[in-house]
Amino acid sequence: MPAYWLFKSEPDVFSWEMLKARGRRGEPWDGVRNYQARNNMHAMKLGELGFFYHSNDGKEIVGVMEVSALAHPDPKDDSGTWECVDVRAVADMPRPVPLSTVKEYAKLAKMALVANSRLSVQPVTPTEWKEVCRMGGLDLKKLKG
DNA sequence: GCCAACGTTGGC
DNA sequence: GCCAACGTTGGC
Repeated sequence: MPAYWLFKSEPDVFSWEMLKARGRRGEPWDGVRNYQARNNMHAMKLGELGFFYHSNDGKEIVGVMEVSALAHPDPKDDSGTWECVDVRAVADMPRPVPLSTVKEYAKLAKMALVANSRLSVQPVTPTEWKEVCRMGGLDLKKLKG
């Protein structure tokens, strides 16, 4: 069963628009220096989907991306401790889903985005995935096709 | 800009 | 191995 994920980034540093500009080449999700986040990336499989969340500025889920390369050593890390996956943009959220909306919605109260807000790469349950896509007006069938 | 939450570090 | 001190994240 495929897993779902959520990646956070400050748009000032690396935005959804910047990822989209990379097209199918994608981009390494490097710079993560947290063990839990690293372990999450290590568990990702090719083609698994994740939300792109803009932290600080925007504070909303703006798009869906996919894992385009399995975890590999972080090119910006010399210690050999950290790794990253590559990701590429798949689809815009037709209506970006703000954190405030996620918080108001009981079904999503347990999302790591709310419950563990500092974790930068998070797992998302299938139920959460479906609900956020629905709220964002994203057609899941279109996504698969 | 403030501060709560959390992770890491280092002295003991 | 405990825990105080410190640094960082990220919402507000």
